[in-house]
Amino acid sequence: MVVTIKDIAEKVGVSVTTISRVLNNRGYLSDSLKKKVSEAMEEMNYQPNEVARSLLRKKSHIIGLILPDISHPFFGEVTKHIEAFAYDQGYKLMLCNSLHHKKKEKEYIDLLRASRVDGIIMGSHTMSVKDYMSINLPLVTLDRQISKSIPFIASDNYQGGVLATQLLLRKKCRKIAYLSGNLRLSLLAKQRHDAFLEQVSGQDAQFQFIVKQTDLNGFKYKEYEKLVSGLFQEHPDLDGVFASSDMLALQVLKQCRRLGKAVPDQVKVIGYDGISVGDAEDLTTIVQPIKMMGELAVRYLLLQIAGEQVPLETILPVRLSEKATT
Amino acid sequence: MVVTIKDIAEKVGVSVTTISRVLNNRGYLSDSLKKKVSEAMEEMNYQPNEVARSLLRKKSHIIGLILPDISHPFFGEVTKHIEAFAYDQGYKLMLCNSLHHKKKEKEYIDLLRASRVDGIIMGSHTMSVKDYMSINLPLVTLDRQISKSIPFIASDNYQGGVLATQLLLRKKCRKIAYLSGNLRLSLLAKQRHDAFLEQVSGQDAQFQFIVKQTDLNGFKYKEYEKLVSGLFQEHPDLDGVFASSDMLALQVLKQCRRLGKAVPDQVKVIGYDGISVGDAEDLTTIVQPIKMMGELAVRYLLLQIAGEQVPLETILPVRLSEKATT
DNA sequence: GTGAAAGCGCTAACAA
DNA sequence: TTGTTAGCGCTTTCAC
Repeated sequence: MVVTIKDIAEKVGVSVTTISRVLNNRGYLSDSLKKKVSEAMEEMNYQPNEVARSLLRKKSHIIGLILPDISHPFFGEVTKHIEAFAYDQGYKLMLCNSLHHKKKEKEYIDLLRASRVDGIIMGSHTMSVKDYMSINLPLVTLDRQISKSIPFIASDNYQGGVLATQLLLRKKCRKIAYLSGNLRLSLLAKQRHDAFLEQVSGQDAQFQFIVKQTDLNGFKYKEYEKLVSGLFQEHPDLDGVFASSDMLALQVLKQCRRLGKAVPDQVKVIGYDGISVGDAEDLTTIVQPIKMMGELAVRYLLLQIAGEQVPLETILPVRLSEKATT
Repeated sequence: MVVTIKDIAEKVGVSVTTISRVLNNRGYLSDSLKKKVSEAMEEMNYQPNEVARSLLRKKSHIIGLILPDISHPFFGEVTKHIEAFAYDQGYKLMLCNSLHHKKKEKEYIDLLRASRVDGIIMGSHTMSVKDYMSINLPLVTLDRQISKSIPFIASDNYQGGVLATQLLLRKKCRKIAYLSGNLRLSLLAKQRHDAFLEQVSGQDAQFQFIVKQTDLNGFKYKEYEKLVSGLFQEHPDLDGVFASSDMLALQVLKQCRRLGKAVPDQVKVIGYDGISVGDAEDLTTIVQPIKMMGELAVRYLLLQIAGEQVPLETILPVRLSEKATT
């Protein structure tokens, strides 16, 4: 069986209370006792049972992280920072992929509540606002806005849209496509779209633009591929593409290679996110401050757990990173 | 306060035992009672406290996953499958990034033991074999072999090395580089290297090959970049590159673009892993059965948790996926 | 300085 | 069918 505090107590010849005191370093303890207890713990390979502690303290030091899909590089990178920061603060991470399924997301929320996690970072959003309001647990949403009353962390999507579009215009693109996932899914991505529309609206009569979106929820790269190849079939004269994610932009580059279109000479491509795989292609993109987003999500969650107030809306700056594709 | 079984019991007017029975569907219970209890739970938004249950049952239904870095696409993808399969089996996932740090890995193992996870999937390996042996918890290693006595799941790295090298040879490459991360870090990646050496050893005197490896442990893409640019500087006449990961291969493609080397005409490039971002570049690669690796890791871990025997060595087949870079 | 006892929320004998 | 009781491993009064 696993070693408990009781075993240690017996071995050392004191009560469990004393052991607990040593464990938590509370009250007056003689150094010799401390040492004896530590040695016994070492010797018996004792690990305090966090489950019992959690039960008593009503605090698990676990935070739940609900994402659409950890295999998507953006979420992989943000998760890396969330994990690192949470770890520094003494918190563990329970990882949940909703895969964009409402049912799974709902079940995971129940699971997390049942597991008495201390709070949840939501990077997925498939349920109704009412459902989230009733979670009744410290909550932060990441790269999503669920409701004005739930703190959210995001980057400046509108500004990102402006920067990207302006770059293409500056580069004299005359027929630009805006590509995105499902706009209904994300209020924030919609801002990039809005920014795009606003920027292109002032152009002359010869200027053209196209907006294309996938209607599915997943990150199906095969679908991306279809979307992009369809785009070039319909509009072989495109000379600029603003893709609302780097992964989408990579598909655009791929199609360009296949069709023999020179990038950036014939077609200029800009992505969005600033993930490392984009960098591996010298992709021009709008860089989100991924690390800061992850850290702030954790920070604001822990503040809430501690009973503090946090800002309801946090918009972080983005920047243009111009590489080889424009 | 949070609702407990006792609150429900009082509300319905029965004992806590009865509520527990309804919860676990044990013993004989009248339908009317079941309904009354369910309604009360619904109404009070009750969630059974898994922490208390875990304490009693000595089973948390949590598995720990220790990885070097979740933001690396290979681990992101395998984690996605691990999560999905674990979820289907009623298990939650605690995510731990070691970042290749021995200290952090060690601390995480202690944390996981303290949290009473039911088992650990190890995708990281920085400690000594002895340390792992003393974990004393069901364990599976993924894409790593720590010891002959700890079950491990991997793909056929030797065969992958053979397939990749043979392809380059078949394509008449006359000067091939093998690029890899730190070989000392992974016995398995070393097999790809060995396979490479064996395949090229039978070539005629004019044939040349180079082996280059990064000596750091992290997945630093900047380092990859340096490695690759150095490679081409020293060996401008290279006509084939076998990169031991797709992420490395992407860096090779990038350098080729920068240097104006045509792929595959002047240089043929093959990667390793079969991650989606490679697919987004039409990269020729050796595809590891990532989904199956993740599933088997979970399956074998759960079998161990259930007290069953599992194979100590599981080698899954790889396949060549030839795309545009060869 | 140290220990006995109660209790966190739940389940599992054992009774009734 | 249902309830009483004990106890999972730990911490925390309250005594001594």
